[in-house]
Amino acid sequence: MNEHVHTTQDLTKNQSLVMGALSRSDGPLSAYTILDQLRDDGFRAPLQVYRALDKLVEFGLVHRLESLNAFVACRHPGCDDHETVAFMICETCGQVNEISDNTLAKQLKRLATDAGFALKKSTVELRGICSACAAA
Amino acid sequence: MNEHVHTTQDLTKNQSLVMGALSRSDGPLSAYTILDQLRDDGFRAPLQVYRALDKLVEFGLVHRLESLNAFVACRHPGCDDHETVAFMICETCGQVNEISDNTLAKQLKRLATDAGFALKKSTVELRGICSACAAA
DNA sequence: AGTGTCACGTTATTTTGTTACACGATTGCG
DNA sequence: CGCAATCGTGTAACAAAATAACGTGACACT
Ligand SMILES: [Zn+2]
Ligand SMILES: [Zn+2]
Ligand SMILES: [Zn+2]
Ligand SMILES: [Zn+2]
Repeated sequence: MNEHVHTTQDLTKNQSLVMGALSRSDGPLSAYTILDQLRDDGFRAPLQVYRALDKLVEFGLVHRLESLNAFVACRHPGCDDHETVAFMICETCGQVNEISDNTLAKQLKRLATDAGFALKKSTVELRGICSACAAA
Repeated sequence: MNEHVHTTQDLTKNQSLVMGALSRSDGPLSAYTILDQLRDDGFRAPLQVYRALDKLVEFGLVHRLESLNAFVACRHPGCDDHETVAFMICETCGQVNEISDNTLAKQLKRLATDAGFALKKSTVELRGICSACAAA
């Protein structure tokens, strides 16, 4: 009856197109890069991208990387704690690694609770050099 | 001999002005808000603000809030680990609380190390409702 | 004088994100 | 059926955030 889990089936045309662009990419994409990629599909204005992105983020299919002003497809869609996820961003190759560490999530929750802070969403973005780039 | 700790004494005129604006404010300020506040002091272009901000961040006197595109004066300048600090941002009143939790810092370092990731800087920004706003 | 460095100033441009308004499809009623 | 409410969409204009490009003056060191 109630269907809260959004799969690629539920998505509207524009949402599917944006989701497709993000899925195809091996790294994060800016809204305007997505727009450029979807010109041939009829996209003409930034708002079309941003509206789709808003929904996709809401559905838990996409994450926004605040420190990059960019977006990535979620690595493990369908899981619950999509508001408490961490990212490792390589400053050399641009690769993004999404990690879902339960200990970290709990720690952040505790930190917030201790301060009487009602936590809604946590942004954790680690910048550095990935193992592959360090080896090279 | 070696003096790496930057106080308000070392700052150039522009840096002092920007630092002053941030210190006066009780919340985060965007670069353009700072620019507007400093028009009477001779500021005319965004770049003047951004250059000062870059230095102030470098000196550890100011933090950038990635999820807000804004800047805050550091709460405890002079301390070491300015690359590993967390912020609680109230979505109601806009107040920002800077917290320096050692356990969290260690945890993030460990998380990175485990992935062979050379951590340079960590961004932790918690969004929610502060205790004051929750009470009201 | 010659060189390098650093802060500064100005203009223009790029990148990122939003506001405002209108249209069409769908759903849920009365 | 008729009608309102909702939602996704399309377009244009705009605002906000950040950078590029170029040049000036001050200072230190040689
Ligand atoms: Zn995810
Ligand atoms: Zn890498
Ligand atoms: Zn600080
Ligand atoms: Zn508050």
